[in-house]
Amino acid sequence: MPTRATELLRVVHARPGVTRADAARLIGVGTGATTELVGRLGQAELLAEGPTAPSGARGRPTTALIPHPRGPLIAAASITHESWRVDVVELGGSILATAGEELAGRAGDEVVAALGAAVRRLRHEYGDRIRGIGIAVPGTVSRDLMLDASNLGWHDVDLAVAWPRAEIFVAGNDATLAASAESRRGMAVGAAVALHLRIEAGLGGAVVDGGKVLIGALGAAGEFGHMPFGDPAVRCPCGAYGCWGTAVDGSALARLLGHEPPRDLITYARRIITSPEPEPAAAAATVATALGRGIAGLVNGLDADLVTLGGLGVDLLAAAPEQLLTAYEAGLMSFRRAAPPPVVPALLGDDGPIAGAAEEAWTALLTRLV
Amino acid sequence: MPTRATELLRVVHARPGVTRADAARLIGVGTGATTELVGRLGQAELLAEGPTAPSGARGRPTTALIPHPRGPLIAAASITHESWRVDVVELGGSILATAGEELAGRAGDEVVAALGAAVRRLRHEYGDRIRGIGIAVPGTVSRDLMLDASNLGWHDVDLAVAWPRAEIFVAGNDATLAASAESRRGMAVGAAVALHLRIEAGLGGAVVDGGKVLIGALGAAGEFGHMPFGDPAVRCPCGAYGCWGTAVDGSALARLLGHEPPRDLITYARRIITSPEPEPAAAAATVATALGRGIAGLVNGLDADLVTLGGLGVDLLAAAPEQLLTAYEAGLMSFRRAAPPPVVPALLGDDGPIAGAAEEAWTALLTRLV
DNA sequence: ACAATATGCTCTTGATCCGAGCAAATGAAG
DNA sequence: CTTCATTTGCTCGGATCAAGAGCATATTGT
Repeated sequence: MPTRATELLRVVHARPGVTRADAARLIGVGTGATTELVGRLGQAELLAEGPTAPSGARGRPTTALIPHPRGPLIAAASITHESWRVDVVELGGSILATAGEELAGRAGDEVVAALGAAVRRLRHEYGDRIRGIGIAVPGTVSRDLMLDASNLGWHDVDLAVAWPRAEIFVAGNDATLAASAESRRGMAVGAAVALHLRIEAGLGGAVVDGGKVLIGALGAAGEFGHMPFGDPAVRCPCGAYGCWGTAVDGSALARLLGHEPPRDLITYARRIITSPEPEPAAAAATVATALGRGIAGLVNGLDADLVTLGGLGVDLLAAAPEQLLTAYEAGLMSFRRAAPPPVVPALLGDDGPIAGAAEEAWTALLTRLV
Repeated sequence: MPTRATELLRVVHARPGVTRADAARLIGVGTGATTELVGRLGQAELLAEGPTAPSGARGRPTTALIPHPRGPLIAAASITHESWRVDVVELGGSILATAGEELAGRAGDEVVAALGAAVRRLRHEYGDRIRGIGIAVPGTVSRDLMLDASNLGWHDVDLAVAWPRAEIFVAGNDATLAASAESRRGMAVGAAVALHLRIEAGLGGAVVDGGKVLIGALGAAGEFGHMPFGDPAVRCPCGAYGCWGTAVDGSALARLLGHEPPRDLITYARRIITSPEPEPAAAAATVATALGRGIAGLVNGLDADLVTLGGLGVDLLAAAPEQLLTAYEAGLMSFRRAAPPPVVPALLGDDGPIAGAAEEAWTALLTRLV
């Protein structure tokens, strides 16, 4: 078991503003130990106590546990296909400051350098309070923090430049981190096994089991787009045939409509999916069916109890809910059909990846604060 | 963090006979704390010290930590499609006694009753040393310990009868438990993410992430046979279409060869797979290809670094290794092809499920022994 | 016999946490 | 306004656990 102090910090992070008495009950300590704990964490400038709204019940009023005004902070960053952003996040997930700009077609190294400059400015402003950084990227990150984002044409981009020798440096795929955020502050709070799927240029996702994101042996788990749920005759850029991704992303829509694959697959796909014309709508319906069928297969195999959709998945669900859900239920094992795990849009939307970066970095930091 | 005593017991369970000095280094305590720990656990009749083979190196010789001769035990049971068995297992995994017999076509309730009688006899012999039971079954187990094994025609069989009101009662699917055993005492020791696949009457398996088996929201994870990697025209008994299981189990062989589906699919399939005739061999090769392709999809999605095969998967790998591995590598994402995660037979073979039952029950027990 | 090396034991110190008893702050009832 | 019930917070004594220093023990090598 982690120490009580860490447990208390985790509770306050998960539920900022929790009352002191509630927190004590949640971690199962008496009032004596609570006094000692809160005092110690207050001395360490980690927690502070604030007023509570009157509860109306009898009894001595309690206080709310909130982040200390001089407490530690985390820098959370996100790079998408069109912009980058850095937030300064305190215990509990509130954002104190933010910076960012459009990519404007710049190379990966330049973007990371610009992001690093923003981090330096924020560190100058907040000093040593900023203890680490988490970064969400639209690609894969190796153990030594080299980024590959084939969609952006970036290869071997050194993320460490954003904050060299940071004590805490967490980087991950945007879909993976969005899944993490969704499981802690989104729709998947309380789900035993949550599956998050995110369609952007490709199809990615992650499984969260008991609050822990499955990261894979190489940090490359969640590449569900490369499971062979699709047409075995279609070759995927990854080299394999029949990849699910080729049946649900923008390239599938272009193929169905006889279009040339456009440069910006995401914008193109969103336009097609939301188009009122019958031909694009039919293509979107076909793709929604392929998505539903694959989701069912994943739910069968992984026994998820909730599926959240991000990116274009949200648009597909909105545009062709019937086709998607019919294919989904038809693909479930019969014993699951009585109560199919819900398939819903992710609550955090486009903020999922950066929120997940903040969560993972905070999780890493919380194990070090005593 | 668990208490040091629990950590020490876990180390000794994972590596029985580990030297006292090595164990201390593994859990990171000094010699002083070790003296106190080993003394306390010896007093509690959990650990004993034995002689070590001379190391040849200088220095004061150390002792080996072994299970106490009057220490706690676990009953581990397994029900297969043809027999049942109970073992008495001590800390570290050694088997002290065993009992079992053929099913001989008996009903589920009778089999569980016979198993329960064997457990009672063993408890009479070993007394309160036997602290709990783990059972591996060829089917699904609900939270209230009701077993469904459609292959045996068993439904709503009450497993609790095997040991009513046992303090520790762990039951699970044979493939899931075999995966657990394989990750702790088999080929998958040290694997970050191990995928175990087991073909018997159907195709099941499990993922072990960092030593923890993914159990799913309903305890039904690992039903990879119902992911739609197969022919979308083939209907699965589960109600969906294109299930992978229908492309790799005995029914696939029967369909390819134009046979009536036989009653005992496992024996039938093993005969076909090992047949020297060209027609059965071609069918086996087709099935091996479908197996390899699906494994690649799972490795892509889950980022496993090792795949172990059990049941008929071992026979398929032996009969058509080239077809299986070619399809496997062709289905991998290109960046994985430089070093494809190995696909190997499980080390524990048919003992995997019962060994896994012992492991899971011991894991549950270790958290209670202080 | 003596040095070098590795390991085990004792004792002190400190951190953490629990629980009993008492104090404080509120709402409800008169 | 007073008193009681209720809930929460604080102080203090005691128990448990673990780290580390210093010394003791058991072996190999010279």
